[in-house]
Formats: sequence, C-alpha cells, structure tokens
Amino acid sequence: MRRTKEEAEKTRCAILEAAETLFLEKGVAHTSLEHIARHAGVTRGAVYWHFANKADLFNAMLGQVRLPPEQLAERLRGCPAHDPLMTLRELCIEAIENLARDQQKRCIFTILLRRCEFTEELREAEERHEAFINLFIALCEQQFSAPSVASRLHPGLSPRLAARAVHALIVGLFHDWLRDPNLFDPLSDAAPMIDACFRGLIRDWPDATVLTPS
Amino acid sequence: MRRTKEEAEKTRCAILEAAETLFLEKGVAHTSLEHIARHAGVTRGAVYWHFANKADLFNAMLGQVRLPPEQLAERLRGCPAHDPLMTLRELCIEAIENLARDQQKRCIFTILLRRCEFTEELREAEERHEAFINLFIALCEQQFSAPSVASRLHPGLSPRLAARAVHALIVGLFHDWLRDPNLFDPLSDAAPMIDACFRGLIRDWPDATVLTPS
DNA sequence: CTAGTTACATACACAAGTGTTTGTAAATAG
DNA sequence: CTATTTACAAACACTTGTGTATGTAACTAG
Repeated sequence: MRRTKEEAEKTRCAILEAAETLFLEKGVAHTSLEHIARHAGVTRGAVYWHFANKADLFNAMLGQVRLPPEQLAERLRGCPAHDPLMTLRELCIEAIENLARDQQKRCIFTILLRRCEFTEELREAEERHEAFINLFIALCEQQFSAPSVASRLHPGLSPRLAARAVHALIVGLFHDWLRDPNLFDPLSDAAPMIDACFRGLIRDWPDATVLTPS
Repeated sequence: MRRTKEEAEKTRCAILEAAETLFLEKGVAHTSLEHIARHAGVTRGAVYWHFANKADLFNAMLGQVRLPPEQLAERLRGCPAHDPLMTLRELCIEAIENLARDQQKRCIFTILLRRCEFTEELREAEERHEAFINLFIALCEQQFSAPSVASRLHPGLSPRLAARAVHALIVGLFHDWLRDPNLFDPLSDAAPMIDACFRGLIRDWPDATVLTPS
C-alpha cells in the first residue's frame, strides 16, 4: 500500500491538519500522537515517518504560517524611515485584521496563546517566537526614536516605553479577541483602538478622519 | 504516623506550594501528582486525601489569591460613581504594581497565562476566571458610559471600545512583563503607560504631573 | 526485470500516570 | 481505657503514551 510521492505529501499535510485541529481542541500536552494519527486516518507509524516526535510536529505546524510578530518584524525592517509612525500604525491594524481573516493563523495563534505549555520540549519554538517579539519591540522602539518622532512623544514617555505600550496593546487585543471573538470586530474596531493608543503617545496625532480616507 | 490537625494543614499547604512551584516550572499538564507529592515530601496518598484530583488541586491553588481581574472587578463595584475615571486609572496602576510586589500572585498568574492548557478538566477554573474578566470589562464600560465621561471620549470611540482597549492594554502588559520582567519596571512605568492609554481615549485627560503629586 | 528504497502498518517493550483499595499508627471522642 | 476516626503510606490494577524495531507492498532507478 505504498503511496506515490505526492500522496505522501498529502498524508503529511493531513497529519499537520489533524494536529492543528486537535491541539486547538484539547491542548498540545493532552493530545497524543496516536490521537493525531487516528484523526488523520493513518497510524503512528506514518507520524513517526514524517516527524521525529511531537515537538518536531509542533514546530512544523508553526512553520506553516508567519505569526504576527514575525510578520510585523519583517515588514518593519523592510520599510524605509519615511513617515515611520504611519507605517507602524498600518502594520498594527493589518496584523489584527489578518488574524480575523486568516483562519489558520487564528487557529495556530490560539494554540500558542491558550493551548500550550511552554515546557522543556517546546523550548525551541518558544525561543524562536520570543526572538521575533523582541525584534518587533526593538524595531518599534527604533521608530519612536527617530528625532522627528521622539520630540513629539508626550512628556513622561520614552521611545522604549512607547514601544512596550504598543506591543502590549496588540498582544492584549489578540489575547482578548481569541478568547472571545464577540468582544469586538477586528475589521471595524482595530483602527480606532490603535489610533487611540498612538494619540496617547504622540502629541499631535492627526484625527481618525484624516487617517482613514477610505 | 498520624499527624495532628494543624500538622495536616501544614502538609496541605506544602502540597499546594509544591504544586505552585512545579506547575510554574514544568507546566500543569506535565506535572504529575506523584511529582508534586515527592516535592512536598509526602506520597500520592496524602495528595488524594486532601484533594480529589489534579483539577481540584489546581482550583484550590487558584483560590489562594485574588487574581487581578477578580480584584479589579470587586473594587470597581465597590466604589461610587464620583470621578469614576480616576478610580479606574488608579486601580489599573495598582493592579500592575501589585503583580510586581506579590510573588505568589505573579507565580499563579504566570501559570494561568503561560503554563496551562485550558482543556476539559480545567474548564471550571477557566470559566470562573473568564467571568471575572467579563465583569471587569462590563464595569469598565459602565464607567466610560457615565454621561460626564462619555461626552469626553474621542470621536470614533464608544464606551464599549474604550473598555476593551483598557483591558487589552492591561492583559498585554501582564503577558509581556511576565514573559520578560526586564521589559519595563512596573513600579515606575505603569502610571505613564496607563495615562497614555487614557489620554488616547479621553479628550481632556490631565497631565501626568497633576495626577501623581506624590 | 530486479534491487533497493519509500511510505507506511503492525507489534513490542517500556515507562508513567491515574484512581482505588488496603493497611496502620497515632490522635481523639466518649 | 476502648472505639473510632484521621491522615496518611503502600500496594494494586489498569490505561495510556512513547520510541523503536520489524514487516511489507508498491514505487522507482538502472
């Protein structure tokens, strides 16, 4: 019953998909490879053929999507310093909207935030993820440090603190919304909330009407 | 080797303490009752004597402290409507400072946010926790709905959205800081960040100097 | 055509965890 | 002083999970 190469790729995907579903449903630690195999319509043999162990499968699953911090960091690094704040603002809003639109991203991020324990075996994934978060915060801080921006920070705020606040708000919005998607509507509410945040950080932040000419 | 009543209470506490330590260290799902018992210097017999199972032990552990959302909700409900925003602001700042000061609260909240999977067996604890979060958000929204406050909201913001933003910021700050306590100093940075948030929500939010006369 | 390899399924050995039952010494009630 | 709980320890029975080893049919390279 040996399958052709592309069929093998299909079972690999089926396993990844089953893992995604079951991790979301019952948590990473509470899902066994046996359970995943059954759900994918294969045996543990197939799972161990494609992946070394559960941690490896978990990493492969994460590798399927660019998580928001990763994506944000990438795009922040790519953009020039011209009007850095507006770029940052738009990226933040996009990140939230993306999460709402992309079902898989939502699923995987929910697993990361609410369905897994970062213990020894998942340390690698955790560290990679944290590295991206730290990179994002650092780049964010860099945007706030540009002379033309830093001078507009409200008194009492440093670029460092502003960057921390932006990241905290985004993480909090993710966390809250993934817990209960009825709390707000990402597509319509992301912009006002992000703008409120920037308005509290930057002295002359323009009106919402100017920012979203549609 | 039967112990007196107060000695029994001491072993109960020892078990709870061991659970706290090990849950934090290795995650809830990855910690067995056997492991907890050993760490507390007893056998599983003692654990099963004092607690029905792991979920029961987990709930008892959570019951030891008032978690921030619970505390916030309680205090918000208790305070009269006189200057509701300032009360809310102070509570938010206090919550963050408290987390930094109270070692046990920090530990347990870290477990809740980063060391447990909310699967079937912990559903009860999750639901209780979520209820407090929703209560906090509702009360928060109520503060923003007071006529004297709602009229001062920046255009584009509803009381509902403002409440969501405040909660998201706090959750994000907790999450970030518990992940890496070096990101900011709760005692000195909480106030400026919370004030920045409120400044972005409320039109005539006063200066920081006025707010912290110290 | 046949050797070797691929993509699994099956089976095995082992460890660990759970809940329960039973044993027991000391505290305590009467 | 005796009977009965209490507060555990120890042992048991069972399930589940992991990693590995072995089997095997079909694909594929030469």
